[in-house]
Amino acid sequence: MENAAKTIQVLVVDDHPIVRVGIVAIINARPDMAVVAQCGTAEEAIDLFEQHHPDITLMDLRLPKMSGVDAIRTIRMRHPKACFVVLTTYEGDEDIYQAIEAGARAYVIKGMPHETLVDALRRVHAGGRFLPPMVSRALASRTPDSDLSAREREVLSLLARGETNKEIAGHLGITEATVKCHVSVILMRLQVADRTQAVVTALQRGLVHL
Amino acid sequence: MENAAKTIQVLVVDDHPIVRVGIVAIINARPDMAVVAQCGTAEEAIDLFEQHHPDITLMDLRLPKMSGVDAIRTIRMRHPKACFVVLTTYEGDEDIYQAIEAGARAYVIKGMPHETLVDALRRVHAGGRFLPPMVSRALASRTPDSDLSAREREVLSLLARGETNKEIAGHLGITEATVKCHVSVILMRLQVADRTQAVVTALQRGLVHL
DNA sequence: TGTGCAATCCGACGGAAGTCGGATTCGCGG
DNA sequence: CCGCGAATCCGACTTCCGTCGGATTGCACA
Repeated sequence: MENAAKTIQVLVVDDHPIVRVGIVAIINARPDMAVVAQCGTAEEAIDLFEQHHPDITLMDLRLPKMSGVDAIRTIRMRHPKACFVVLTTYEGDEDIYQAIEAGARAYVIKGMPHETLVDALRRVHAGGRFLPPMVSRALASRTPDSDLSAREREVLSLLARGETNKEIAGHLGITEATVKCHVSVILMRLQVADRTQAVVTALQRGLVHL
Repeated sequence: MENAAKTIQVLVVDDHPIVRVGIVAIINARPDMAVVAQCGTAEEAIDLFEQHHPDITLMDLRLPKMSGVDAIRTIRMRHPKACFVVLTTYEGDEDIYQAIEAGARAYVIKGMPHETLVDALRRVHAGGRFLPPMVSRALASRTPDSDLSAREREVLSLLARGETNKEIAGHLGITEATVKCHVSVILMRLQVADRTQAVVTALQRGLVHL
C-alpha cells in the first residue's frame, strides 16, 4: 500500500516569477510536500501536468492568454481526478465561482499567512476542501439573479469598453432599442441604477476584466 | 573609507507575505545584498526605517490604510537621502508618476525575471536609476492636459462610485449644472466621450482605485 | 495695473440613456 | 396540445447627460 507520509507533489502555476519563488520556498520548507514543476502560463501548465501528474496543482487565475480557469477545465477533461488549489490576489466573486465550478477544491488569497496555503494543500490532499471566510462571504453575496445570459454578458463587456448603445447595436447587428432593453435587464440583475455603476460593479465582481 | 563590496542593506515592504518570501529569497541569494527587515504596512515601514536605516527600501505601492507613496513622502521628509525602489503589480501610469515624484529611483514590475529586480537594486545603490521600457512608455503616455485640478479629481472619484450628477452636486454643495461642467472638462482631459469611458480609463490609469 | 489664464460657477438646448408596454420565438412540463 | 417562463427583439415616452455660451474669482507675469 501507499505510505501515508509520502510527500505531496505540487505543480505551481503563476505568471509572476517573484511569487513563484515565494511559493516554492514555502512549500519546499515543509517535509511533507514538494514542488515538482512550475511555470507561468496555462499552456505550459497543461504540458507539465501531463509530464508529472502532480497530486495538486496550485493555480493562479489571471494568466496571460489562456486563463487559469480554462486550464483547470482542460486538464480535468482528461484527468477528472486532478486536484486544484486556486491562489490569487483577491478578485471578485465571479472568478471564485468559476473556479469552484471548474473543479477547484480550495481557494486561497495571496496576502494571507503562509500557514493558510499549507493548510489548504494538506486538507485538499486529504480529500477535503478549503474556503477562507472571505471567499465564502463573496460566494454568499451572489444573488440568484446575478447570472446574466450570454447575450447580456456580451452587452456588458461592450458597456465596460465605454461604448454607447448605438455602437453596441452596430457591433451586435441589432437595434438600439434592443440594446437598451438588454442594458435595463443588466441594471436590474446587478441591482444598480445606471450603466456607469454597472461597469464599476462588474469590474469589482470580476464579471469583466480591464 | 567604505568597502565597495559591502552588502546592500534592504528593507522590504509588501502586504503579501508570499511575495515577501519570494523577494527575501531572491535578495539573500546574492552575496552583495541582504534583507535587514520586512513588513506589510506603510506604518511599520516608517518605524523599521528609523530602526535600521537601510541603504534601499523596496516598497509596494498598494498597501492597506496608508499608501506606499505616502510612506515614501513621510520617510523622505526626515531622511532626504533615503533610496526607494518601487515594486508593484503593473498599475496605471498615475501610480508610477506619483512614486517618481515622491522620490523613487526605480520602478520594477512584479512578473519580471528576478534579475531585473536585482539589477534595479544594484544600479540604485550605485547612484543611478532604473525604469523598465514598459514604465517609460506609460510615463510617455501622460499628456500635459492629463493632470486634473483638485476639484476635478474629487468629481472623478464620485463619478467612479457611479453617482449621478445630481448626487455629486449634493455631496459637493454645488449646482448640477456646475457638476456637468466639471465632468465635461474631465472628459476632455481624459480624451473620452462619456462618463463611463472616463471611469474605465481612470481606473486603468490608476487615477482612482476600486 | 491690467491682461491672460485657469478654476469655479451657472442656465438653456439637443441628444443619449433608461423605462414602459408589447411582440416573437423557443423549450419545458402539465 | 397548451400554458408558461425565459430570452431576444422593437417603438414611444420621460429623464438624464453632455455641449455651448457666458460670468465670476484669484493668481501670475509683464
